[in-house]
Amino acid sequence: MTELPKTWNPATAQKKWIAHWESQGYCHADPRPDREQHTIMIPLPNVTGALHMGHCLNGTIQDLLTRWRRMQGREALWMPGTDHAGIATQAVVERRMLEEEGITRHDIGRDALVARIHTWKDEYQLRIINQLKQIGASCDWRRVRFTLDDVCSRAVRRTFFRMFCDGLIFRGKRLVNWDPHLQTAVADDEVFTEDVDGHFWTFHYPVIDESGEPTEQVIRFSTTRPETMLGDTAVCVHPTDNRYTDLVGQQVRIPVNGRLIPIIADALLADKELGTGAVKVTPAHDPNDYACGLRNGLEMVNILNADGTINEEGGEFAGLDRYQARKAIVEKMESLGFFDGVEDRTIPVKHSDRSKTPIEPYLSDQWFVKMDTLAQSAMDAVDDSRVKIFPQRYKKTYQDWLGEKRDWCISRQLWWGHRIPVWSQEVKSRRESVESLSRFGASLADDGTITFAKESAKILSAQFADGLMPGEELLLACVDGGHEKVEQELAEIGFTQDPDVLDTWFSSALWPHATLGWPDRDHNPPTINTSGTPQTDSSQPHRNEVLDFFYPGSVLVTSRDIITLWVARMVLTGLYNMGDVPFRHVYIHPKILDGLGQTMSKSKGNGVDPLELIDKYGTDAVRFTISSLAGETQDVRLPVGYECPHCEAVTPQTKKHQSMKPLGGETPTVKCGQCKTDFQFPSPWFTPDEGASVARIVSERFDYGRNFCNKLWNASRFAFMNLEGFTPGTVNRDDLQMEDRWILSRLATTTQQVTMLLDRYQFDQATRTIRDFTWNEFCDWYLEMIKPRLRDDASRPIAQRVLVEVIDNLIRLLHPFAPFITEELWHTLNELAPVRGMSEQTQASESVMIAAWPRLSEEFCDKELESHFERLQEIIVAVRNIRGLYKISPKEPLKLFMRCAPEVAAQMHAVADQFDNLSRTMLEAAGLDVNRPGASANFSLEDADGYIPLEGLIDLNAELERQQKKAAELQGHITGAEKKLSNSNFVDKAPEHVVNDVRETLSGLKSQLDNVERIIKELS
RNA sequence: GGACCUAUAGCUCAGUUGGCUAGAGCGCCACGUUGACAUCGUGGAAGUCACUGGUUCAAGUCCAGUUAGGUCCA
Repeated sequence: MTELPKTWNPATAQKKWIAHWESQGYCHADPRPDREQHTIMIPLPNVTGALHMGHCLNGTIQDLLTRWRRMQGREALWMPGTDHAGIATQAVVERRMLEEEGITRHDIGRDALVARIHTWKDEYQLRIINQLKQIGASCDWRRVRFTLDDVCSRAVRRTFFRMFCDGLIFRGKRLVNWDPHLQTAVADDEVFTEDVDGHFWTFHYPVIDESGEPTEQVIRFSTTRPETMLGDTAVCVHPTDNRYTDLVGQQVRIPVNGRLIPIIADALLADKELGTGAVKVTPAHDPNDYACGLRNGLEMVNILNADGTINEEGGEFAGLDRYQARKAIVEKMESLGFFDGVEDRTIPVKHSDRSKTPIEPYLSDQWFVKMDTLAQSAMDAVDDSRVKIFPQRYKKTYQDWLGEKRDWCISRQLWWGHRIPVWSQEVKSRRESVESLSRFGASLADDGTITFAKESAKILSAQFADGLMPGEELLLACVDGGHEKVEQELAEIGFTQDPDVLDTWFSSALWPHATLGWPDRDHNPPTINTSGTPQTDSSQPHRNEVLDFFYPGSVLVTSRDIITLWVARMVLTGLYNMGDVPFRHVYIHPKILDGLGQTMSKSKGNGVDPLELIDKYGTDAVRFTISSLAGETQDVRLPVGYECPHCEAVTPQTKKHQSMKPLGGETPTVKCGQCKTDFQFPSPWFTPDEGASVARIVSERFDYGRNFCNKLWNASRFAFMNLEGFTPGTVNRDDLQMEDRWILSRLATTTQQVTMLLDRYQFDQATRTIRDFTWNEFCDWYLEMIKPRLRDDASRPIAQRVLVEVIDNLIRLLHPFAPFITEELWHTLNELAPVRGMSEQTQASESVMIAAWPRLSEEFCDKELESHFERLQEIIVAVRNIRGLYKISPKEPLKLFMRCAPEVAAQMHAVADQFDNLSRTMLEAAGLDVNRPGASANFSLEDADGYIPLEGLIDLNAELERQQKKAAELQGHITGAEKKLSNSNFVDKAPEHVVNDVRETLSGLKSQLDNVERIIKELS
C-alpha cells in the first residue's frame, strides 16, 4: 500500500517538481498551427531590487491563467523578462558607489559605470528569476528577455527611427522637473510632493517711466523662491484688477540686476483675491509662469546650471547654490529697501523620487514623441473593445490620461539605457549643412525637409532644430540600427551623438512585440537553452513564426498604477509598429498593502520577500491564499510579523521596523516580546549578518492556504490508503449510491463555476468555490459517507472508482492554484490507479500540468437529489446539535423517530445507514403515525418532526424554552413574509418568481412553526 | 483642485442584474484524540451593513450629501 507521509512537505516537492517540469520542457511554448494560442507577457519587473508580495500576487495570477489555459489545450506562452529601469537602477548603483567608495560617476566615466550597473543587473535578474521559479511560475525560460538586450535594443532602435522619419519625434525646449542632485530630468511620475517649512517673502519692484526714471509707484508681490527674481521677465496682474489697470503696459525694474521688465495682464496666472493680486513671472523656472510666458511671448531666462547653482545670468550671484542665492537676494533686496516682510509658511515642494532632493523646474532641450495621433489610436482601441479592461472602471483612467495627448518626453540625462540614435551638428546655413551629407545623397526641399537618395533613405533621416543660442541651428540625423559605418562617417564629418538615453518606458512600451523578435520578420527570436547558451535561429530566412503565432497577446495582468505609464503606451506602440493591439484583455488586480494600509514599495522598506513566506508556509499555501484575495474591489492588507527564532513568538511589524537601517555599521535588531531575546530580521535595506539568528517573516493570513493544503493532503492520503485492489472499470448510473450521485453533481457544478469564474478573472470566488467543495462537501460529507463501503469487499470497487474519479478531477481543478501539491498527489495517484475513468478508462497523463482541464457532463447535475441530500444533512446536524446541547457523548447510540409524510419516510429509510454512520443514530420509525415518545429532545424541519428519546436526561422546562424561542424566531420571519404578501403593491409590481419565492418561503416557515407548536403542546 | 476606490462580526474579507431569514476564514466559547487530518472534528455565541436623506412594492446593494481612510492625476 502506498501511504503518503502524514504531513505535506512543500520544500522538497517544490524543488523536485521545478526541476522535473524544466527537464520535460512542459513550460515551453512554440508555434503550433493546430492549437489556439494563449500569450501572457510578464509586466517586466525592474532590476533595481528583489520582488515583493505585490509581484507575487501578479505572478501567481499569470501562472494560474497560464496553467489553466495550457490544460485547456492552448499553446500557452508566458514570456518572462526584466526591465533595466534606467534612472532607478543608475541611482541605486551611484548611491552605493558614493556611500562605499566615495566616488561619483564622473570619476569613473560612462563605460565603467555602465559595466558596474550591468553587474548589478545580472545579480538581481538572477535573483528575480529564481523568485519567480520558486512561486511556481511556468514561464518559457528559454525566451527570457531584458530591455537592454540585443533583441529589445533592435526594436527600440527601429521604432525610434520610424518615428523620426514619420516626424513623430522632435527635439524641443521644455520646462522639465530637474533633479540637480542626479543632474537629470525626471518624469512627473518620478516626483513626489512633500511639505517643508519655508518662508513667504513680500517685496516690491519700482515702476519705471518712459524716460527710465522711477515713478512714485511700486508693485508689491510675494514669493517663496526669491532667487528666481534673477529670471523674472514680467510682472503679471489680472486684467480686471482696478488697482493696476493704469500700470499695465508700463515697466518695472528688478532691483538686484537692474533689468527692465513689462507689467502684463493675464487672467489665467494672476488672481485678484490672492495677496496683492500681482505676481512675478519667471517662465524658465515655474510651470505656470512658463505657460504664461508662452501665451504672452515673454523672454525666457534660464538662471540655473545643471547642478543647481546660479549661472552667468545671475551676475554677481553666479556660482552660488540656489539656496545660498536665495539668502543673498533677500539680503540685497532688504539693503536696497525693497523688502516688505516675511512669514513662516509650510510649502509643498516637489522632490525627486530617485534622489529624495527637491527638484527645480528647468528649461532644457529634450526629445519628445508627438502624441496626438498615437494617443488617439490607443483610445480608439479601447473604445471599440479591441482591448477590454477588467474591471471596467479602469477604462476611465486610461482614456482620461490619453485624452490629454501630452507630448511624451523620452530623453533622460543618464548613462544607463538606450542611447538616443541621433547625431547632430551645429550649422550656420541650411544649404551648406545639407551639402555635408551629400555623400548620402541628401537634398534640401523648399519647405525645409531633407530627403536622401534611395538606399540611404532606408537607414538615414534628418531634420533641423533650433540650437542652443538664438539664431543658431542644428542639423539632426537619425540612423537606423546596424549601420555602425554610417555612424562613423557622421562622426568623421563633425556630427556628435546625443549624450542622452531614452526613457525606460520607451523600451517597455515595445515589450509585447519586441520580445517576440520584431522587427525581424524573417527569423524566430533567439532562445537560450537550459545551460544558458543562446540558440539563434540559423535556418534560411523564412518567417518569424513566433511573432506571427503569439502576437497579439491574450491578457495583460498588472496593477493599476501603471495603466497610463505602461499599458497605454504598449497599446500605442503595438498599433504603430504591428498594426494591431498588443493584448485583448487587461486584468487589473488589487494591490498588496502592508498592515498599515500602505502599498508595498522599495522606497518604503515594507516590501516582503515572497520567499520568506514560502519558506514558512509553502508555495501552494501562499498562492492559494493570494488567489483567494484577488477580487475586483478592494486592495489587500497583509499584516506581517517577525517570528522569534528562539521561542517562535510573533512580533507584529510596525513602521519603526520598516525604516530601521544599519547605523554606524550595526545591523538593527528587534527584541522579542516574549523571551526578550534580540534577533535580526530580513529587510529590503540590508542583509542580516552571516550566522546571526534571524527572524522569519510570517503572516497568519497564510494559515488559510496552509490549512487547506493540509486538508487536501490528508483527504488524498485517506483516499490512497483505501485504493488497495483498485480496478479500473465502467461505472453505470445504476451502480451509484445516493452520495455518489450527489458528489458527482456537486463536482460537475463546481467545475462549471470555477471555469466560468476564471474566465471572468474572479480569482477570489473561484478559490472559495473550490475550497468549499473540497472541504465542506468532499471531505466533510462524501469521504465520511463512503467509509463503510470502503471497508466492505462487495461495495468497495464502485466506491473506489467514484472516489478516484472525484479526486482525479479535483487534483486537476486545483492544479493552477496549487501546482506542487497537486503534482505530488497526481504522481501518487498514477501509481495506484494509472488507468482510470468512470465512463472510459484511459492512461493518465505523466504530469497533471499537461492533463486536460476537467469538463463534466451536464447530466451529472441533479438539483432534486441535492435538495434531498440537504434534508439528510439537516437531520444529521439537528441530531448532533442535540448531542451537544445535552452533552451526550458521540459514542452513545441514539434512537430517532421521525414524524413525516410517507414519501419522506421512504427516503429516510433509504439512507438510514448514514444516520448511524454520521451521527450514531438508529432510525426507529418514520411516518405520519409516529408520536412523540415521552422524555425526548425534539427538532423540526420544514416537512418533518424529529424526536430523540432521552430518558432521564431531558429537562422539560429547558426543552420547552428552547422550542418557544424557536417558535418566536419563526414567527418573526413569518410576520415579515406576510407583511410583504399583504402589500398589494408588492404582489402587483414585483416579478412573479419573487412573489412565488416569498409564498413558498412563507408556507415552509408556517409548516415548520406548526411542527414546533405541536412539540410545544406535547411538552406542556 | 479633479478622478477613482474603500467603510459589513473582535481581525481579514465575500455578498453578481436591487428579492436577505446578511456569509466565510481566523479568533472566541463548549465538547472531542485507538486509524485521513489537532495545520483536525462536532456544536455554539457574535453584525443598527460608517452617517443623513432620497428613489422603489423592496436597499448591504441604486442616487445625492456628510464623515473617515486610500490611490492616481493636476
